[in-house]
Amino acid sequence: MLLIKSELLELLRNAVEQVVRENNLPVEILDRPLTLEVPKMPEHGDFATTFALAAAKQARINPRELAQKILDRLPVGQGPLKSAELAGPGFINLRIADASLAAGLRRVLDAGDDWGRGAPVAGRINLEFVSANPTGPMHVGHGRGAAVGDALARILRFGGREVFTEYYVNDAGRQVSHLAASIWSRYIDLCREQDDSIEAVPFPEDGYHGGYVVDFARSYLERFGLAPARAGYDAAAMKAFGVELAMAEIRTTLEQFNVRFDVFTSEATLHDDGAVTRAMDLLAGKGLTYEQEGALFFAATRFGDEKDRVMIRANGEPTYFAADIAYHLHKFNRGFDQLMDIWGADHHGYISRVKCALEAFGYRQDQLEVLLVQFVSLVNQGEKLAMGKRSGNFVTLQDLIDTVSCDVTRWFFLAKTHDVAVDFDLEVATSADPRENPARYVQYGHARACAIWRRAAMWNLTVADLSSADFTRLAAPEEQAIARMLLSYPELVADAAANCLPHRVASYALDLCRAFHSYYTRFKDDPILPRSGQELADRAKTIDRLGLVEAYRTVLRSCLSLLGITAPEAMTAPEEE
RNA sequence: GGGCGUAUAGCUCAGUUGGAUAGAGCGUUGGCCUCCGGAGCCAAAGGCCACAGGUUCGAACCCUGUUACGCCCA
Repeated sequence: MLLIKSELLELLRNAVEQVVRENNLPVEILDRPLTLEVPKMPEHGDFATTFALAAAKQARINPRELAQKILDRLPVGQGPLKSAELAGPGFINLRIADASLAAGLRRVLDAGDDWGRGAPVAGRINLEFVSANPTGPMHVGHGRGAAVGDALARILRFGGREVFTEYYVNDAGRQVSHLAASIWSRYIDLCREQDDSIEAVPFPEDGYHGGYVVDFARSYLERFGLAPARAGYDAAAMKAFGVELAMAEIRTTLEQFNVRFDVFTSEATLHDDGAVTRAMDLLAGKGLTYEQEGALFFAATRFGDEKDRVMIRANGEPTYFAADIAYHLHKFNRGFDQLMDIWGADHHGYISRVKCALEAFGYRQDQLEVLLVQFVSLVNQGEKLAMGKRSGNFVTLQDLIDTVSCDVTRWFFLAKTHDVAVDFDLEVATSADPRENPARYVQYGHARACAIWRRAAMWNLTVADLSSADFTRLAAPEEQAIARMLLSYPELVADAAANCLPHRVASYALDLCRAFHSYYTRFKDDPILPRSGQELADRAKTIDRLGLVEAYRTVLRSCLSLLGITAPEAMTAPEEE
């Protein structure tokens, strides 16, 4: 469609230029953007332009008259343009030639899995997401960030951009200290079951109450025995142990969630390498820091932030903020032109201070783009499940994957805009029935296309036979509608990538499946393949239609792959009531 | 009190960057299987696009207020 669209735009531009010249219209009209859109209603053609409406005032001609002049200069009936007509207050509706549609389908088949892939775009993007604290299992909110980030990385790459994905491990701050102290207390409890001469350690006030902490303590006991309990608390060693176990669990879950990172960066390493100190020195060298009441501040207000920000507390402890800006500087130093972060919506207040710091370092604020992902609540039988991490009462991402499956979980996180809060309905998600569960419906769309191919083998038809397809026999409106959707796929990908909106791909996939299922069912009296045992009535037509099925299957598979969801060749039947 | 986000059918949500008569799914009602797995499809009903102004040929979309909800900061 991209090619056809640009051809049409070229014809339009020529026509407009002629009209301007012949009627002595202001040349500024040529500076106006000339765009084509797809009308909502098929009667309005394949494409429409509102150029005449927009330019009428400048031209001092009423819109319909201007549109008519442009129409008169369009080469209707030649090349890709089948027809053009004036409509409403000044729309120009265009219809593309059947031959263009046919040529488009041929291009889809030739391109295969590369259909929709964008041309390489210069610049390296660093995409950081999840970055859940290594203090326990990931919860469902992290899962949404993981799904959105991973899908976005896939979409950006497919759209032609170079993307590097990164997980920032907060292994240096207070939170891991609290985790370590919590494990220690639980560990001592376990030791005292064997040796009650060991002195009890009270559970820390800010400790983590989750059951996994006891599991961690048990692992510690198994690995080191009672010796550490008698030697006394070694905070550094316990922190390292806790982070190791937590991250091992997180990595396993991410793997099962089909989420891949190019690198995990440790906050502690940034401190140890001196990167944090260097970043603060850099700001100090520019005169952008000052001391007050024993704390070191960054003068963020000079760059538009609402207040200055503490980098080192009065007790000498650096803040998360200090490490965060050092980390973002570190990313630029590694050669990235554009940084993208995906954060939970509760961190929005953090955006401006980080951007201000980057500007202080000499970068533009828009070189960091932050996507905020809204919250997820789980709903079961109409009731919301309460969650709180400290209380230990929360559903983990791992639980969700285990009960709902990776595919369905990803679908539910990706089918909605990232900036809208989502109610995750467990009843719908656990259903294997495509009629109830949209994720399964889309997967079934792919399985059905595969089923058609399996059946085609009965007439010795294979994908190889598609070389003779010329698509001239796809006359039904339903077939042409599907073809047009398939041809617009590259634009959809470009749009989703440019606007960082993975859910566009999900919406598109759902629409495409609906169009196909509808076509399939409506044509049961004139099926793609005849009944078992019967001869092919019209081999060429069957091959054209199989070509459409194959193009559909290719695009749908591509969508699912961008979403990180498997494209099954067959479904397991849901149990009938 | 300040900031960010959201508000569209009974429910859950789309809406291609400002276009023509507002779009799906679920639910409701009524239909369609000697089928290519009906694991699907068709049709009907259902709307003051939160409210009030503004911008212009034209607004669910942009601007200014107001209200409600969620979340951050104080």
